[in-house]
Amino acid sequence: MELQDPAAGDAPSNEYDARTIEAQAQAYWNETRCFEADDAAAAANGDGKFYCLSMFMYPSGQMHMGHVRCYTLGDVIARYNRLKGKNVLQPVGWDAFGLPAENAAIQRNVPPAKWTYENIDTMRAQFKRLGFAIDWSREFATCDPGYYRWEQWMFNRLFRKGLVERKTTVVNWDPVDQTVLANEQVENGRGWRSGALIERREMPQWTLKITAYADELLDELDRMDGWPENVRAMQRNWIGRSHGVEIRFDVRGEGVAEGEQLAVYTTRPDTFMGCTYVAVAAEHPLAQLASERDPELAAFREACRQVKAAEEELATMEKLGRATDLVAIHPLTGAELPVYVANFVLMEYGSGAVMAVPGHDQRDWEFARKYDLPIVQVVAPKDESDEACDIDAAAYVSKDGVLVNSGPFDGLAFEAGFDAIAEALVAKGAGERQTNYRLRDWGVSRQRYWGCPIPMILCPTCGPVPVPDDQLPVELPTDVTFKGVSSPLKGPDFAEWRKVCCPECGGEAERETDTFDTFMESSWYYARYACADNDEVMLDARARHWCPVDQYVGGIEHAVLHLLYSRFYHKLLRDEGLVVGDEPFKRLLLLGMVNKDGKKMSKSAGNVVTPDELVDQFGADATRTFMMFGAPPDQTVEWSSSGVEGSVRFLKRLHGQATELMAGGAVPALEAGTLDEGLKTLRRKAHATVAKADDDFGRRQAFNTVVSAVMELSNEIGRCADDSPAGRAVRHEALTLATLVLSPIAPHLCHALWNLLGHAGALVDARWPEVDDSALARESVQLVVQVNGKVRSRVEAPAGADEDTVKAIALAEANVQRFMEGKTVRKVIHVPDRLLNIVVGG
RNA sequence: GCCGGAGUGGUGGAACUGGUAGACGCGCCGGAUUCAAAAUCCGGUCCCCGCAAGGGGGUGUGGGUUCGAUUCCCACCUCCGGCACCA
Repeated sequence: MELQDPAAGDAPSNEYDARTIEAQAQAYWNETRCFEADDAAAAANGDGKFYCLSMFMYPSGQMHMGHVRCYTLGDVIARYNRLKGKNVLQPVGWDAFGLPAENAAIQRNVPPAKWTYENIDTMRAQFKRLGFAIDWSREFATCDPGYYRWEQWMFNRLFRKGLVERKTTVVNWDPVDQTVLANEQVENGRGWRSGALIERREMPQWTLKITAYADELLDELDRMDGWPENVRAMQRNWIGRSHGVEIRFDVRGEGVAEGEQLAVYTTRPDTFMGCTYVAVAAEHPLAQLASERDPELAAFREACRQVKAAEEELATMEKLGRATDLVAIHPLTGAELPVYVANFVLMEYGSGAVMAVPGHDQRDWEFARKYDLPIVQVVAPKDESDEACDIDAAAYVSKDGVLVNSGPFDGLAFEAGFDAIAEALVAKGAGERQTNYRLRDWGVSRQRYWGCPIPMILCPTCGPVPVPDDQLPVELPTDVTFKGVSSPLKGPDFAEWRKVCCPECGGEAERETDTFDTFMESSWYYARYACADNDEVMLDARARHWCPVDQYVGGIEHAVLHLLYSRFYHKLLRDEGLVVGDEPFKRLLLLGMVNKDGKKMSKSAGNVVTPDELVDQFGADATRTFMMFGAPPDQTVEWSSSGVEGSVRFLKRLHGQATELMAGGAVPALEAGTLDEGLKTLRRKAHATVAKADDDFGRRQAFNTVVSAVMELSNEIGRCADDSPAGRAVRHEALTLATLVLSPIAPHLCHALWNLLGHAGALVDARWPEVDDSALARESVQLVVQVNGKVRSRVEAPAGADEDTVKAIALAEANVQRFMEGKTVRKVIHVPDRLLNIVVGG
């Protein structure tokens, strides 16, 4: 199916011609700049503002259907809110730093900056064809120095506040992309971009103390009712707060200093009396100490260190350990417990050591079996009938039992046991209650070129020193040539660039050559749109007026990455007084994928449909309409070309109905009081459609049912053949309402229909229609009559009729009588205007 | 293993607060129009019995609550997504 090309054929001028209609509407929007948001109004009336944002795009060079879906959803919400009289801001920009630009540079010898800006131009052109209501005056790319300078400025403030640290830690190293990745960027042990198996390496890197905000980030989630539950659950999971006890053991053995202690973290202090050994990580200082006199242990530690395996493999790897000649003293019993070095203990979590209770932890149990360590049962099922507990077969991990073999703690249940043992440890000075998190500080150093330079100077005498604010931005040199995968900034061409004087001591120092993780840019871009033109400050009062984003739209893949970092960064900005409010995104809509032939659209699957070809073939409105109609926003939508053709047919029919009506000349005024039943029905449908669509757009965000509601209305209009003045007036009203309701979804056609129907001004300046309640009212309604819950008849009754009236009508029905024959009425349930259920028995 | 979500015609989905299951679209079948086709328009389309009126069954499975359950509760199955050596 092809739209007719007006240049190629002699299409009648009153046919629906998407190409012309869309070009005209877009020209109008561009010329009037009607989507440029009003800062002054946002400042004057905070309640009237509506900030609608779709996650910005990476300029890969090609827009894909995911972008179309995301931006169409955002645009529908933005346009609906404009109709509702809100002062709407909907900007776009480009998430422009990142690896693909470097890969292009390496493979094709194009400088990353040039590649990026050219891609932005290509994509902007594709993007504009879809007719989004965007304020283009605020557009920026994150690789603009005018943008990233503020990121550098903020970083330095955070450094001075102590929220930035340079730490040498075990990091995720991507051997293909030659860079460190954050935990959030490792998927199944592989780099999220390269797919390469991640190695563990020790490296100095810059980190942001997101853990300092862990509690706030977690607790706030409970109050964020504009966010989908699954995303909140994922973030809770990711932060992973647990409550437990830190227990300190005295340690004895050769070379152990007097008073030296070994700390472990446990969430099961209730089982502490069953602890039969302790295990430390290979990197733990005690492991180091013991290995100095034990070559085999030293070899074991070395083997652990050499493991470059992915975390996924670590989880399934054989649990190995080695005994040391050290002992730990159980603080409550005084027992001497052996200290093991074990490959499964993580130095990064807790204190890098664990107490082992093989009776009640499966991993400890397996380890104890393997190395022939004692297994003691300290928890027993509450009563015999409970689930079997055979400590010789497996650990008993249930928290439902009671303590046994635990001296003074015998008989206590989980919580009481937890508290009693925690208190006993505190009283002895051998422990404290502690909260732990799975969340780690955010490592932001990347060893790549195409990113925001980290504004730091490494001085051999003063250590790391921030580049003074008046020397910002540290501009990323763009005239570069790549020699291999490594950043040119680290190569000989930039030896001079790297050499600087230390701002503190004046001595010779080196610039940091790492760049920021690109999630740094995307963590605050939403706020910058409010004042993108300000080159004096990072954020001005306008950011306080426009933020938070009222509606954020994007992909589920960012559920923990971008959406957690932004929440964190927003709190950092808040604490600097740059924004107000605790959260950046009030309401969040995460969309499902776009599939074709049951598979995700991708180059490798060979099923890619490009937005350009769709707009050429079907028009922007039909593309947008099908995108909204195919499935609810959060579900996967199956792209179907016959489905889009259905949308074309629908738009064509609506256009035809309006054209035909207006061809009949001037439409008389509507006299609502004097309509016959048929016209009343059409009017009722029209106003019911407005009411339903209002709820669907605003509260439910069910845009698929908005489309079907307007389709139903159009079908109803088609059924009305009344060409009398009253008939034409009612159809005119119905078409006007259909146009308004559909306009957020198919804005070009509706722009044209608005004027075609004779309305003055432009549709973008129109307001959402008022529902005429009298149009919804009806004299009689159809009710369902059930006998014993089964539908036996449908009857007509006056609207609002009481039970007796409806009952009288229902009992007159032959089929109702048939099923009541010889039985007594036990009960009658009457749902006014809907249903009557007669319950009979006997 | 833990957490979150979903199972409805040939198909995408609708049924929002427990009240006519299958709206709307796609596909398919039949008809009109056409020399013919495309496009368009009209009618039909959950399954079974019946000429019909009507009846019976039906929302992953099994139970429960209720006058009434796709909707609420319990158990289970399947699928999707996330997390997972986290002590």
